Amino acid sequence: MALFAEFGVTAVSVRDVAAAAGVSSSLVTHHYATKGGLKDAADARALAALDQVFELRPGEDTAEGALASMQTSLASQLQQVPLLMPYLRRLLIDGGPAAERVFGRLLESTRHALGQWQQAGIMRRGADDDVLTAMILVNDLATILLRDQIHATLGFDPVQGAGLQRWAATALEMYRQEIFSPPADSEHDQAPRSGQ
Amino acid sequence: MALFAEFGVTAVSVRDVAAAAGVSSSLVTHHYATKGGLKDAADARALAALDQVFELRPGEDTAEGALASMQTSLASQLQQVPLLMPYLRRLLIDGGPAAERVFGRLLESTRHALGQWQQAGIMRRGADDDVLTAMILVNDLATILLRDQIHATLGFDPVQGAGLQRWAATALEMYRQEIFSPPADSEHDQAPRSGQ
DNA sequence: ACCGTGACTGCACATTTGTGCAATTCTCTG
DNA sequence: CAGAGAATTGCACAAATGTGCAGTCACGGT
Repeated sequence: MALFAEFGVTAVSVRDVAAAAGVSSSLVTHHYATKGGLKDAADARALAALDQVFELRPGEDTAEGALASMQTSLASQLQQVPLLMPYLRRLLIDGGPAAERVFGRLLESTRHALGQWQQAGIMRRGADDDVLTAMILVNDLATILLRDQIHATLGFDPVQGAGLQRWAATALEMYRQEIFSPPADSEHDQAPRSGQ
Repeated sequence: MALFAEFGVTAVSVRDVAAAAGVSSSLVTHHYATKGGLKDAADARALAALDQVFELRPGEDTAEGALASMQTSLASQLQQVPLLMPYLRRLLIDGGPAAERVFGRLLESTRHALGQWQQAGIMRRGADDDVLTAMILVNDLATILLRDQIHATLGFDPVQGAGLQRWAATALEMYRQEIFSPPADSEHDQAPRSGQ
C-alpha cells in the first residue's frame, strides 16, 4: 500500500513489493495470483478501513463540539490508520470503480453530517445543497491531494500537527462566515439572520 | 501530453506516444533523446502555456466584474488551451520541481488577485491571509483534480458548460458570505462590519 | 510416524520498454 | 539539379516485468 500510494500502481513492480516485504516475488503472485489481484486486495483493505472509520461517526456529530470542520475530523481519523491517507489520495487520483465507491461514501457521510448540523441550527441551508455538500467534501480532500504542494510553498504540513491546526483554523474561519453561524467570540458586529 | 495526462508518465510508453502521433518510436527518441526529454518538453510546453495565460490577467482584475471567483476565471482560461487542464492535473499529482513551480506561480497569481480585491474593498481581510490565499487556490484546483468523481456522483461536469455555471454559483455563494462582501441582493439581513 | 496443506523459493519464458545505430527518404537551398 | 541536413524508419539489444511451474520446507492433524 505504501509503494502503490507513493509511486502509483504501474510504477511499482511485483518485485518491488516483494523486496519491500522481504519475501520473494513468487510468494506475492502465489497469494494474489496476479498484480491486479494484489491491487484489488490493497483496495479492499483500504475500503474496509474507511468503512470502519465511518462506523464511529454517527455517535459524535450531534453536538456543536463536532463542528470543527470536516477537514479536522476527516484528517485526524485518517491519521489513526497510517498509510490510509496517502492510499486514499492515490485511489482518488487513479479513478476507477473503487474511487467512485469511496468518493460516494465520503459524500454520503458528509451529507449526513451537514444535515445534522443544519437540523441543529449551527449551519444554514444553501441554495444548492447537493453541490454545496460536494464542494465542502472536495475542499477537504483537496488538502490531502495537494498536501506536498502546500507544504512546499507554505512551509508547513496542512494535515499534521500544528500545521493542521493552522489550516483547519483558516477553514473554520472561512466556513463560519454565514455558512456556519458567526461565532459568539467574533470581533465583528453581529446581526440577526433570517435563519433562526 | 494527452497520453501523459490521462494515464501518467510511467504508464505510457514511447511507442504509445509514437503510435498516437502516427510516427515511429525512433523518431520520438531522435527528437527528445530520452523519455525524460520528452517529459521535459511536455512540461515546458505546459508551463509556457500557463505563463501566457497569466500575462493576460493584470488588466482585467480590478473591476468587480472579475470577482466571479477564481474558479470561473481559471477554468475558463484553461479551457482556451485544450489539454492544458488535464495536463496541469497530472503535473500537480505527480509532484516534482515542475509541479512546485506551477503551483507557486498559481499561488502568486491568486495572491495578486486577492490583494487587488481587498484593496478595492470587495473582499475582507482574513486572520491568516497567506493560508487563506492558498486555501482558495487549493479549493479551485480541487475541482480539476476531482473532476471525474464530481461528475460521476453529481451527474454534471463541474468545469464545463452548464455544470461549471452551477458549480461556480455555489462557490460564489460560499465565498460571498463575509469573505467577500455580502451581495446587495441578498435575502439575509445586513449588518455593518468592522472592515469599512 | 505419516502426510497433506500451505508458505515460500528459484528458475524460466514471453512480452514490453528504453535506447542506440545504421540506413533511407524527404526537403530545402545554392 | 545536386547535395547537405533534417526527418524518418527498421532493427537490435539489454533490462525490466508479469506470470507460470516445479520443487523445498515447516507444521498440524490423524
